[in-house]
Amino acid sequence: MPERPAPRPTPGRADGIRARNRASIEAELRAVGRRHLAEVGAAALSLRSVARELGMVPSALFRYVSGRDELLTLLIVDAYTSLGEAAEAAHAAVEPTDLRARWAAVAQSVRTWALAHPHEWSLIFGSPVPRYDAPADVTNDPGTRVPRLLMAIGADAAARSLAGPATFTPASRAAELAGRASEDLLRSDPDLAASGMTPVELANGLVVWTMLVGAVSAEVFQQLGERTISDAEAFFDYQVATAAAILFGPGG
Amino acid sequence: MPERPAPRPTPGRADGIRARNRASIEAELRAVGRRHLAEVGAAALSLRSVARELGMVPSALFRYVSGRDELLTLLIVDAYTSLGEAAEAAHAAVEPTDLRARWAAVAQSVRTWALAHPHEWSLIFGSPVPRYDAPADVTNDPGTRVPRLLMAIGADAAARSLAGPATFTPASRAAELAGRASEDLLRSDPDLAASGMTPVELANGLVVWTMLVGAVSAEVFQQLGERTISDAEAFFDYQVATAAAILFGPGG
DNA sequence: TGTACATCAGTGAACGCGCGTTCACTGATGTAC
DNA sequence: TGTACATCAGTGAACGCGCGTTCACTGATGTAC
Repeated sequence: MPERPAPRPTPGRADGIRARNRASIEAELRAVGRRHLAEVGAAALSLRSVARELGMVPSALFRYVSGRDELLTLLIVDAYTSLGEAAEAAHAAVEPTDLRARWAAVAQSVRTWALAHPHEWSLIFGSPVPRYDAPADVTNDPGTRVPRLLMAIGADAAARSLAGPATFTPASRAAELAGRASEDLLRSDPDLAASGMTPVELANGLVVWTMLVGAVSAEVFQQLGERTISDAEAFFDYQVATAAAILFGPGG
Repeated sequence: MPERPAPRPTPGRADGIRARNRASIEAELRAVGRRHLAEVGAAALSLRSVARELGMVPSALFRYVSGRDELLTLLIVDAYTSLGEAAEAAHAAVEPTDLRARWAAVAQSVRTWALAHPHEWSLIFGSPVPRYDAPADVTNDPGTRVPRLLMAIGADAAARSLAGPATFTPASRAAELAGRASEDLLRSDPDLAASGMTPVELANGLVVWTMLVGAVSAEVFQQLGERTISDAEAFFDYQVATAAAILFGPGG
């Protein structure tokens, strides 16, 4: 039997010319992939064009990546990570006791990141890429950094009794819906269960997260039409403040 | 100079075998396009595969459509129209004086339609299709049917003084942000200007529309992960009630 | 320090694929007289 | 009613394209002794 060449060797040492080259080419591969993604979008991203820009023959990429899908996965993880880092940095730069400021910082940083990286935003929050399934095990962790930030804010609010109630009445109905919605989440995430958040507070957190993604997507994808919103930033601020009222109550 | 065959003739009479055939094939073309869209998604929709299913040679489609882009436009308009009709029907089936019920009916019908037609939803509210620009003049009118419905509800609420105030304080800040955001909208849409809605009421309507699209997209695109929400319907109801509180105030 | 061998990066040619679009054509349908 | 001509629907072959992936290969880098 002929020996098939192992396409993706485990790099032996971490030093040496090869290891250094490999690391730098892997970095370049991600960078070029990211740039192409930004130019043509995920559906049109091709191994061949990336290889061209790297000055390589297409087949050479198979040394670094098992195929097109793995490149996409790489870029998705990078995008989530980059977004998560931006949000975490913004969040950390704000006085921890000021819950509203923490929420606003996260929201603003998400919008800013998305406007700066529209194709990466649409890769992770747009319609699914045709013929591609993101492997959940790789994607879940970096993909939940921002929502976990929101949940941390919510848990702090709950601990300090600053979380708002459901915004609608009767409270019994709100509690029942929130309970049904958040059952799984409480069961599967022990940290959340230990945080002392009520189902309503949890549901409010999820609502706000959905609002944030929806608001940013509406702007990035231009769903409202070109001439509907005169001042996109003001409208976003309005949405952020509305969401803050859901989380913490109306007080300014 | 050789006579180029005119690819897309103006049909002379509305009767006759030809006209009937043309109409029925045009209908079949849309139907097959819709089905393929639902199966493979917009980016992978191809003239050739549609032609195959129609039992025609690919070039024959150019009698009916000037190219792939026009087929996409056709399907986009169809999707908006179908969604708009569903929402309008649900809206019309509800007691007109019950503003909350009208809002809930519209929201529910949008969600139901989207879950039944995920690829059409993602065609009109997902990330833009690569290498395709929807012609705004054709798309705008059917694309605003649902938001216009919401605005009509908002206008009725304003007329009957049932619209809620901004959900956050101070009111001056809310008014200022809302004013900056809705300037263009009021200027460009005389009906809205005549409706007597305040900028805050208008902004609340836009917020709710964005929330609705965001909530439905989150569910259709599975952005929250598989195991986060135990009862998607309950969570949607929770969001609908939260949005109703934004539009009309908390009262149940 | 030198030599023989193993590992690895990248090449170049080729595979089969589906795509949108063009063009000259045939035969059926419609129309003018 | 019949005939000559114009219009139109659909065919079939071909164009050039870019894609992902495979495979046997060359030459450089690393390793064991």
